[in-house]
Amino acid sequence: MSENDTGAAPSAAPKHFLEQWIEDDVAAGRTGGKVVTRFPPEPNGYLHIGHAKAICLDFGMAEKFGGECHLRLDDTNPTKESDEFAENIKEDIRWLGFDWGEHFYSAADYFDTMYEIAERLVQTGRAYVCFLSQEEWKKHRGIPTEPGIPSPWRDTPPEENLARLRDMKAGKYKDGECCLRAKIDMASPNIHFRDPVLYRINRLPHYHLGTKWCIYPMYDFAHPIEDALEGVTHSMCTLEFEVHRPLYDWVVDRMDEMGMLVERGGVKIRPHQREFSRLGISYTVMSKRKLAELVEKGLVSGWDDPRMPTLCGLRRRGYPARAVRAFCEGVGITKFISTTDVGILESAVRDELNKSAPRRMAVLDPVKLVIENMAPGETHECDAVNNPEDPAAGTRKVRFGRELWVERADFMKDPPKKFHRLSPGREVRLKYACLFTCTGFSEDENGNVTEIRGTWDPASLGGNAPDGHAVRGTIHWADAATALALPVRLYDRLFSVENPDADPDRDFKELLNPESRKDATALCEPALAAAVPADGAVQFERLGYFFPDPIDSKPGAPVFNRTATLRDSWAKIAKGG
RNA sequence: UGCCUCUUGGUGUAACGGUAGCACAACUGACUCUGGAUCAGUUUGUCCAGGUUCGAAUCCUGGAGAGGCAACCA
Repeated sequence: MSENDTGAAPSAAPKHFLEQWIEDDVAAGRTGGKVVTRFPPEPNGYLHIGHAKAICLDFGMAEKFGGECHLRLDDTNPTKESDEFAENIKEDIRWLGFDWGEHFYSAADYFDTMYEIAERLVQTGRAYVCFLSQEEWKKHRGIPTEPGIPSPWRDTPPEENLARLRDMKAGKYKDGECCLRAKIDMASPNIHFRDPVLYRINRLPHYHLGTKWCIYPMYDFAHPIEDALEGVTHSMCTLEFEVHRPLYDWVVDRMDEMGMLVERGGVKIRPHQREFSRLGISYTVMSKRKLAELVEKGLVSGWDDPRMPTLCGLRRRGYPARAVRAFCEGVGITKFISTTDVGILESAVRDELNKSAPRRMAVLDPVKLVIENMAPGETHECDAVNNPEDPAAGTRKVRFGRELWVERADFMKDPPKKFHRLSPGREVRLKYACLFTCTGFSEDENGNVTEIRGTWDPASLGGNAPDGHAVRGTIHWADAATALALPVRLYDRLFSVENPDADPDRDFKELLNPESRKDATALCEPALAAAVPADGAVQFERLGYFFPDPIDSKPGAPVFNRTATLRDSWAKIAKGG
């Protein structure tokens, strides 16, 4: 799926600092002829749009430099990992349009090697088994401003450590009774150098390896080993791992000493880590914990609720994968902490859907319109354009008769001058059908309009004014005799404030937008019965983009999710006065 | 009162010592059988103070502000 098919010179696009970094390494011959990146999710949750940014970066850089990107499940902690998460992760990445080819790996693939490295570190006096409790260790470790105190187990002879490590592996100790620590520097200003844990005991079964192991490597130990073993050249992650980098390099150094770095093209491949800023988007939250809380408390319908920033949620909402990718390209890669306006995402979605979505007519808040100079039972057909942005999409026939449904908001009893829609004495165009002049209306005792009356100009069938005079307003409609009532879900932003994380003392759940989902029934032109998820979102003319819900739709009976509204400049005029 | 990182319009970013540009948003106008789309145009910015330089968003010094690090999570 090439993005550079426009003929534009690739060198013209500005390079972000990571692309520059890779380019320099390639030029210096450090990659052995192949750039290798990796996307390493832990299968303990669903991917969200923040992950999409990383996926686009990891796969995108590999593609740009003609290399490969490995999908590697970082399953080093059996506590919350499962195949369900693993499968969803794969599906989401494929949906985005990326392909890892043969390069699917799992941290668990390397457990034997990792253990072997651990034993060698013990044998060379670079690691020891520590029996300090977590509370005791917390005191020993110290705080960033003060050096730590060495563990009493720090100088245990290697042979004893080796025996204890083997006992750990053999299950002779209880969970948490001891751990394997690297012996580095208890006085380092970098906490991660103060004898970090390499292995801990955990008897929960691993989702793939079952009870084969009762000890599991920590991320800081496992990640550089995985990268090195796979010949990864460029390991990109988010900013919070920046302080872990010296430890990453320490592990790679040890592997180098052990002669374990892979060679490619006569070059020893040393993986390097660099960090970039994670994606933040306004009016939503991105933390796995908070998203999980929304799901668990039933505040959304699930991980794939169309209001969720998860990839499965966006997909169910009707966001095209291309739009998500275009958005990720657009936000760029930097080290600044930032929050991207959700409007930019929505803009990417509209931009994509405007080009691709077929147009249909549906009325969300209906009021009856009667064409008084048309006989009951009289019907006409008109040609409707399927997509003005794509002539190849052709036209379709739409039927109409004496009674139609039109949008309540398209009528005003006493309108301001700039209102170009229905009101007594005014003429509008009924899209694709004819010109219509409003002559009167009825209302109930509360002043709610119940019926709009008027006359049509039969000579304008097809929408053209016979004398060529200009008609300012065009409104959409549905034929009352044939309209289909279909359920729609009107989605809006999940939170009512820009930054739900802003105040740590305020429960973010109180900031949910109570209007983020409104259910309604749309009166639709009959063609809409055939809408299916595989065809993507359709545009309800003048209203927005709507996508058949993949779960709740039945054949011939779609349930529509509103993906995005159309820009509405009348709303701005009306609001501004 | 430790270490590391960052600071460019409202928001996200570009400019690698040489005209501060782009996208989104906003605002004008044109066009339009979607008050959509499209097209043209406008408004808004280098955190502060010094220094180096013919010339600084960029280099140096100091300050201010923001974020990260003290899980046997990743």
